[in-house]
Amino acid sequence: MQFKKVEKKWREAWKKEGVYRVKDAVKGKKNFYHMVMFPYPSGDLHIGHWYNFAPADVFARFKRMRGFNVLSPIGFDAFGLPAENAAIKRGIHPKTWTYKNIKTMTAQLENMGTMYDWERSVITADPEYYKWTQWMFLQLFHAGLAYRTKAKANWCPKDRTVLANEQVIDGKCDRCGTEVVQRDIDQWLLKITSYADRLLADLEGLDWPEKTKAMQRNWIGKSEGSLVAFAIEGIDQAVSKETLKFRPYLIAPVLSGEKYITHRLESKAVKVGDLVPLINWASKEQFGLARITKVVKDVMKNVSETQDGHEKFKNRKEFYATYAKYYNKVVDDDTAIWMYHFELVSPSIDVFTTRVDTIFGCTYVVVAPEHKLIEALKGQIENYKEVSVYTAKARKKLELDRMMEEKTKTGVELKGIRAINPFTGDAVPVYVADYVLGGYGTGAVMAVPAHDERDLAFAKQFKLPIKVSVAGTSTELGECMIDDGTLVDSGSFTGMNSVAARTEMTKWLKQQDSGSGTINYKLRDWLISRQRYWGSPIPLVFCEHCKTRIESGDYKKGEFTKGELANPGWIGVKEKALPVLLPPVKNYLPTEEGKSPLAHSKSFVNTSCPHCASKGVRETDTMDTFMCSSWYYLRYPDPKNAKQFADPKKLAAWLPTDMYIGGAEHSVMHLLYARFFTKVLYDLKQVKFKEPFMALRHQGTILGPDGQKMSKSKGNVIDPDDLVDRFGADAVRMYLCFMGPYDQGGPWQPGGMVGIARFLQRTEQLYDAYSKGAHTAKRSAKGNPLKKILHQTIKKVTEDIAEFRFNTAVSSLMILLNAMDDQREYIDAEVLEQFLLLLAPFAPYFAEELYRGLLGNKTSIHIVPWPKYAARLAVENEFELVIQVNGKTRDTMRVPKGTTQERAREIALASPKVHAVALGMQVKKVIFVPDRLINLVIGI
RNA sequence: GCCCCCAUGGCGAAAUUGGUAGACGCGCCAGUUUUAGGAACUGGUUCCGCAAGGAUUAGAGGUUCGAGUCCUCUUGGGGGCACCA
Repeated sequence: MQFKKVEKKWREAWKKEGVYRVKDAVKGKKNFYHMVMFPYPSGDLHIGHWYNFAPADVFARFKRMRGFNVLSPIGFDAFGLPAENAAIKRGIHPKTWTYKNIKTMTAQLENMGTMYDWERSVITADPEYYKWTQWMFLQLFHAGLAYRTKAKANWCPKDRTVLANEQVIDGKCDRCGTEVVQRDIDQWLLKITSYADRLLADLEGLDWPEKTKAMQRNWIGKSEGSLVAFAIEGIDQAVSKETLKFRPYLIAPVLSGEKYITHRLESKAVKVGDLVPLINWASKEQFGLARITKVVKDVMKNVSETQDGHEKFKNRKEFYATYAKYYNKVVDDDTAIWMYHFELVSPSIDVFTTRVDTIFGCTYVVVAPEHKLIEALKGQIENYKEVSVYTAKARKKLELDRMMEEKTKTGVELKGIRAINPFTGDAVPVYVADYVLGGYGTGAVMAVPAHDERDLAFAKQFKLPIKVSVAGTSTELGECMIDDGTLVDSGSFTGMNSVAARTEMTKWLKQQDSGSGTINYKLRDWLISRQRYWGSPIPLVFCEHCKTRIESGDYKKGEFTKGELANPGWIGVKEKALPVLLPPVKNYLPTEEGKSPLAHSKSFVNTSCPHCASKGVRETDTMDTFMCSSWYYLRYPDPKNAKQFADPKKLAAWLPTDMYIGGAEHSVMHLLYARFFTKVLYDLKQVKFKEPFMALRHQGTILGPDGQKMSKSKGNVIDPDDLVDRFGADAVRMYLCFMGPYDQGGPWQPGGMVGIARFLQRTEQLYDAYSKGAHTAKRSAKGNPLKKILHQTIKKVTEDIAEFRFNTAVSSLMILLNAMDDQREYIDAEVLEQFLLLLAPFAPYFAEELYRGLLGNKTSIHIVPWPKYAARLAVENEFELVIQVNGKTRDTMRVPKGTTQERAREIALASPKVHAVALGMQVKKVIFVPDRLINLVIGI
């Protein structure tokens, strides 16, 4: 067969006939939304793309033939670093490079024989698309889910530029080899952490690989424990203890990650004893600070909380009165919403622990180098200089270095500061050490060297005492006993087991007002700022005038959105003004201050405030490309809509997606972000479903023939175009299906393709011969023996494709072909047509050529319904009875189905092979599995 | 270090889910055919053995009438997380 010609012929015919055009509704058909993860336009389609798309297309075609109205779209994840690098290297616009690649890959995807509806394609770099990415960002921003904070970025001091993680190789800049440093830059983050619980809980109902779910769970990293406040010794206990019955503190709001609060605190130079405003009820939620809850309850008995974290007041007057009493300022409705007050009495070190049962063994406390307490207690720390040298060094450290030094623990004691264990009343030393992570829990831990390996390593190095508080298998000093056990030497809790002790001790803490039960997550907020050119601009404008008004409280209710109030001065671009277009620039490198290349464009930066029209400057960072891919599945149903991201009716017709196929490398980030987006949109009533991808399947990774990951430098890359030239697109599709289990991947077998090529060739010869009238169907007395195997094959292929077992589906097609070849005289029109139908999803061009070209059908095979198998015909009426003696197979015999145990026994005993081993023995027991086997248990 | 997964001929793999291990394909061997072939076709192909037969699913043990499949340990490979308190 002339592949090239045949493929071209049908591709054009399909296009002309609109065979793959998808309507939003077809009478009598259910919609099925089948998606593959869209590719990054890197240049050429590689074999990995084929492995993703070809079997996925087989599944989509199968579903379509099964009577579903299938939407199987494709697009391009077109923003990203490679385009920018190419642009910098060759001096062309990233857009030129990207769109050229898209053109090439589109042609390749079409050649593949896929049934994508190209009229629904999306490209994330199109302004018509990123307009809605920006719109999505604004939804999050206005809902108060975005905030700005200093976050670390990789900085190359020589190139004076921000580097993406993938541009940092072994801690060095990939361009010049200079050591990369961490630099704090103001960046935007999204509060994905406030969705941690729902992201975790909703995994339950999804038809996803267990492994992927486990990875998401692990990433979210929920752990239950207790929050314990260690009061700091030697800090003046302020008078106000009676005034307000709580011990509030500075640390909580500062830690909350609320830029606004940080700002307030800094500008007001808060001292111990000061009143400190806490901006947002969510901070309490986020950190589970039981005592803040209590405070707020005490001070504002009139405040009730709504489910989503917004507040309402039952009785405003009372609230204002309470407020005025403590803050000496009259407030109105708008300000009141925001202002809760805390009196700073005595700061404490709050630690998070999952093992509060070991607290009697706590011999010191450690805080992370980033911990705000160090700065706050500057005056009290005797060796502050030494400490600041250490923290500065630790903060500069790259993640990589932290890993390398794994075993050796470093740290410095905070001299002059001691923390009081609320259970024992003992004061223990406080250290700063980088083995405690600033971003997890409270950034401080109670160290129990007897029951925690890391604490033990540190204690040994710094010669700190080790105190056993839980008895278990190994309780020797110097050995670590991390298991649960019975508490010893633990005051009134002695004798309890760990599990009970944790509950009781947490209860006690709550009574004492120095702790509570709490839940922590490893998940961190999502940093979306990129100091890069080729991405969607963040649609915000900074306005000094609005900032002043918000901070002074001089604005009307409803004038600013929740997000604008939380980020004073940052104003969202109005929907009408979207998209904020990427400006043309000459230099694609970030600026010396670490701003994105967009900052080079004065006409872009300088603008007017969307709110008050006074002078404003635009945010110049662009968005993480994960933002673009977090919602693209919502766009395919309505890709050209200029008024909405999609018509709600069209969304309802297709979403959520029924099947999503892509690489396991996206198990965490992309899938988690997309789920987060969906949940936010659900809360904002933009969509009616809570999960975007109901079913998920991964394809495996194809390695080079040498078993190594394919890469140009290793020279082990398999070019699909070469294979297509030699064997045709159908053979490549089919071989990829046949290779092995879809989710497994593995090394490429050169030469493996030949088998499929032969199969197709033999099929063609057979059909060719038939069309020339070489065979006439005849019937034997028993009927047509091919019918049975045909119907068995229909059953098998149907079940296999549904379960993504493409390899066994192909093998059963081969078996059928072999049977047809062996019994040519029984081939009839039914066998010929149905075999082709089964083949059609795998080899769309080939099947069409035989169906239309050779068998003379007028319409496409791809609109013919999938064959149904007749159970009656697929059933065998005989089976091979396995005759075992003592569990060992000795003989087999073909017998009719339904053979009774008695009859089977007779047959077995009549077998000479059974006689040979059973001579002189007695049958003690008979195991009989109907229609399968008989096992004689014999002995003397 | 922790968590998860995997291990079957020379190779990719299959196995009705506890019931004939090795389907299907590659490769290899023999033969047929061809001007030639790195083409096509036919037959064979887990290992040992001329055979009868025996052994065999990384290794060792266990449960069972019966284990590739379930349990325990060991070894080897892959993936994820990485000081998560």
